[in-house]
Amino acid sequence: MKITSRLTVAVHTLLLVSVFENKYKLTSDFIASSVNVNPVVIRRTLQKLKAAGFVNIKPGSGGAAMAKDVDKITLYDIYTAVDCVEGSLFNFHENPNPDCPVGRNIHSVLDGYLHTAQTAMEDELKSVTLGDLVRQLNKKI
Amino acid sequence: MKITSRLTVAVHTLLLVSVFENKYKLTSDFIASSVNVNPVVIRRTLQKLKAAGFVNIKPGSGGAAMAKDVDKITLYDIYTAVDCVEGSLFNFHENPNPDCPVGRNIHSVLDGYLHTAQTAMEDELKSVTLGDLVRQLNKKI
DNA sequence: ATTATTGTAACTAAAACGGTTACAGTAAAT
DNA sequence: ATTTACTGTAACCGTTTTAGTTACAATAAT
Repeated sequence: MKITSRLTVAVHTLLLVSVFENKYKLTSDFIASSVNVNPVVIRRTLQKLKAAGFVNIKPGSGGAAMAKDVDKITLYDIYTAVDCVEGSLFNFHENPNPDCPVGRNIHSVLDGYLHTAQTAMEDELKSVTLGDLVRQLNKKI
Repeated sequence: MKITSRLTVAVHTLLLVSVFENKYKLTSDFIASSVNVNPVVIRRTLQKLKAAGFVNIKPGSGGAAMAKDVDKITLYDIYTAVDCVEGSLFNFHENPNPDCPVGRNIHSVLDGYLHTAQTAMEDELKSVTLGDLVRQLNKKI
């Protein structure tokens, strides 16, 4: 089981826009051919990134541009923008039997730890900005 | 998107076995009625927990028993035993276009951070043992 | 033998994803 | 004003994964 590829697609998209927005017109077709997915997938991703205020998109004439400072966008912000995980990462869902001492108490015993684990992961994502990635990428280009 | 409920089902199962193994016969039906899932789901879970060396199961006569010290089983061990995540949590899968400077380099720029985030989550799971949960649960019972 | 239970295969239904087609709406260029 | 290129979005598909379920042979205790 894996988290949807929307996160990596979104990061890839934002990197393209950040690095190339003054050089090429960043249409969904252009981006799609770098990411190697269907252009509609990119348009869907761009809609989410636009809703989050990260990019502007020109309908009609075409092309995406950054709408927010790359140093003010973290991986966590992107992860949230594209709905990688809704609410909790782990599935607490079960309806344990309240007539059983374990069933009745498992949530209060377990959920906190799972939440802490998720938060640890998300905090790492918060510690990296798109700007960090852009600078590393520019060194390699 | 959420991680499979197998982890919470497995923890629930192990807690039942730890707490009640000298009190009740822990059949798949008994466990299933506490967790509130189908008994076959429990049998499948128990098979994985047995393969990991956490429990013994009596075929025929029935019942599960702990096979390993609860203080030597972490949440991460259980998470691994029931195959919550195969390999990487995030989907790097894409085949980015090697002819594009971004496509060619995104893996080297991004993968490390995602791996670090996953590790942070897993390290939290490693810091909690089944024994911790058992003791907390016993206080509440 | 009878009974209860495990171990496992097989099938089903539901959910999520990415892929794809299609097309109306929009803006720029000519 | 028409053409062109592109966005925005709906609709549908195929795949994969999951949990639910039925069924039944194998096993062990009574």
